[in-house]
Amino acid sequence: MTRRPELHRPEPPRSEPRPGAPTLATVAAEAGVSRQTVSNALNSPELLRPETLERVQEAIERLGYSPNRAARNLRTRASRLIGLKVAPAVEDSANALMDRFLHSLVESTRDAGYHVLLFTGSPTPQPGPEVPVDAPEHVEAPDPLDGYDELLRSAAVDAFLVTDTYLGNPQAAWLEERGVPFVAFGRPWGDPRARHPWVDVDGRAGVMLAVDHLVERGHERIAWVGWQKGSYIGEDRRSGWTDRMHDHGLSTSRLSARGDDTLDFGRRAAHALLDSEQPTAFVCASDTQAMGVMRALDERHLRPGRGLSVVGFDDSLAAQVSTPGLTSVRQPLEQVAVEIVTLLGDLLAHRPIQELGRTLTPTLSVRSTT
Amino acid sequence: MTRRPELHRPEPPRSEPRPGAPTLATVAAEAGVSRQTVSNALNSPELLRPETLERVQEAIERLGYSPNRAARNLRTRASRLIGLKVAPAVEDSANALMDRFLHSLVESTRDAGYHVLLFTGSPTPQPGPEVPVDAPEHVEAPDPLDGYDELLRSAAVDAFLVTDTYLGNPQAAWLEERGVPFVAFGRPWGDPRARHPWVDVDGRAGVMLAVDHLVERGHERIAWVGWQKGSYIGEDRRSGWTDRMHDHGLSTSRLSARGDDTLDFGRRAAHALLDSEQPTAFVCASDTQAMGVMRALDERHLRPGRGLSVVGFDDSLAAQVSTPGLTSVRQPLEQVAVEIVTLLGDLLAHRPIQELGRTLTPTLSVRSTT
DNA sequence: GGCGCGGTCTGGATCGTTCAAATGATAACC
DNA sequence: GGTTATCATTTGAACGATCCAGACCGCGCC
Repeated sequence: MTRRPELHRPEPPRSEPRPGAPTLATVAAEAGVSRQTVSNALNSPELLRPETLERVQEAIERLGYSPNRAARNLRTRASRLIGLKVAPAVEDSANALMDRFLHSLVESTRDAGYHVLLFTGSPTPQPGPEVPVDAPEHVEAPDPLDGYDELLRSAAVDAFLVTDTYLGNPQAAWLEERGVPFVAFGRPWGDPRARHPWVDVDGRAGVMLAVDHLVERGHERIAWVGWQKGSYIGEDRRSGWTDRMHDHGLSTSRLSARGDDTLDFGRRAAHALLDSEQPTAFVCASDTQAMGVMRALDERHLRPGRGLSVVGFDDSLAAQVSTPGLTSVRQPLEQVAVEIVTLLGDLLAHRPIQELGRTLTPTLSVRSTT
Repeated sequence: MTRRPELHRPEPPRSEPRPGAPTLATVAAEAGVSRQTVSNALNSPELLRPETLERVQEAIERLGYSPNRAARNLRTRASRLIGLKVAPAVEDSANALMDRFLHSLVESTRDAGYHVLLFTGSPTPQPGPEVPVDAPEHVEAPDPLDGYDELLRSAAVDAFLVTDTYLGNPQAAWLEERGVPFVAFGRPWGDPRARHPWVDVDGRAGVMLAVDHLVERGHERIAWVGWQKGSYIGEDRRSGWTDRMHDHGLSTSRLSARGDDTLDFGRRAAHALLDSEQPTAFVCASDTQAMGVMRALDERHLRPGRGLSVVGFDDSLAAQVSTPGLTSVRQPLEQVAVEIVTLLGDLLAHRPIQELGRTLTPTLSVRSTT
């Protein structure tokens, strides 16, 4: 706009290295200030005189400058990356939470100036020439902590998001022990001493919603199809069923089935329950099991709906598109992501965290099966 | 196990800066060599004398050293990160490819010494103090290229993986124009001049599999339920139907319906086709539409199976767990991921790429609906 | 006039790694 | 024996950002 054609480099004074992305020094020269001033313009603009700031910003825009991440990371000892371990995709299950959660998470992290780095366990051969170092320990059972250590020591990420905290998560304790910053999606179930931040969804309350919904529709013999004992999450969800049933003065006796989180178990459990106890409704610990119940009903030529109801858990895509549509407990994953990123921000800025854990309440997506 | 208690650092020789992760220099001192030698031990071990190498490796292990990523990135001008833009999760559709693909991708990249960085479009406020710079251009329509530029200029990623190449993908052309290294999942449909590497799945062949399968079971009136004209992918898949039908000497006349990729369109299309043309089988461009067809059948109290068949596309979890199980065309996503990473590797190593595009053949997951 | 002061801005050092070139040691050759 | 080649290792200088200490400026006050 306003001309300042003083230095238009009619010829390169020193042979510039190809197109070479602009650096702080380039911008500084262009704006006629020092490197540090450009740096301040980006990181602490309130330190600059307005007119200087404008001049620098113009130069930045003109050159299309973005600060080099590696250099910044090196100097500040922060990568602005959050590590997330992706678990193997499970087939033949409805459990596709990841999609929905991931997008929310990436959005939330972006707003906080972070990015998500995905990694996975199993042998991580050092990048570099393939020297098959005969490392016997790599042959052992898959270590749930695998991958975390390396990323942390190399300062590749600032913090982790730990999602698979079921089963008394060993890695939470391990990470905490090492002072690794991380937030867990899932309560530190078995560990009252845990001092790390976490976000979780109140599965118990979700199941209670389901029970209330069914009672409203006149059901009294409401069965539970859930996971084996030993799963904290499973027991938590189940407690929503038992407690709420009792609240309503209903019996839970002989109405509970526990087994694997598979379609087939749901199917067999439904058959068994129908044979012996004639329940009129099923509440399940997962959509996968619920789909199994649906299959059993189908095999008996029974139609889920008002008279015979099924409720799942997770509001998976399968629940949404199957026929009939499956009523299901929906986790507020978008909100979970926001909370997690908030906690991560506090953690990394060393801000004090008031409440270590936050529990969010799910909702019920009502469809044709109830 | 074997004891090596020689240096138990009884007191810090020089005031060490807190725990302070070990650096090259630390390891060098420990092993009694120079920094560069340690670096070589990691990156070009063949340069070292075996005994020196072993000594250095021991020191590395003893100190638990991992090279600092930021420093390495800065020096080598490479981040060993692949950028992947995540699209908004779509609800009420069966399209949950991402889960399965993502895991394979992360595994493949790990084996190649890379990681996946997720990002998303929309306003990316500069990380740093919240100065609400009134940037009017941020208010405009969502730019599909948004995010790429910034990550590239800041050298945050080495290359991109572009997945949403349907609809004549503008960003592929844009990235190519700027010389950005990237690989596309999806052919450069409308652009014969495209010179970037890509991997794709032969949807046409997949649909042909479906048609063959149905013809084998005695079907002759096989209908198509697909997407609107204008979608390259949609037309490609549809061509598998028309061509294969004709190969079998079957008519396609009036047996085709096109519309949105929604459950409801599939449902309405099925009703309309059943009213007028009495098809005995449906081949669909997606599982979402197929689930719609299933719903229509259910509404007419028709049962999919041998006599009346439905085939979907994507082999989503919904197809797997719904009742009855939906026969569906399955994309070899694991293989896609491997090919993509191979291409990315070649690209980044500036190795010549023989064939720019690779097309993989899907399979058919047969279930109860056929 | 000298001093202190807060607000701006600058120059040098630094983060931890790899690159390029130099060094020392050892063997090979005529 | 001296020159050359080869190997193993070291040394110094980058990469591009931020941190730190200090310089400069104009101003008000004693």
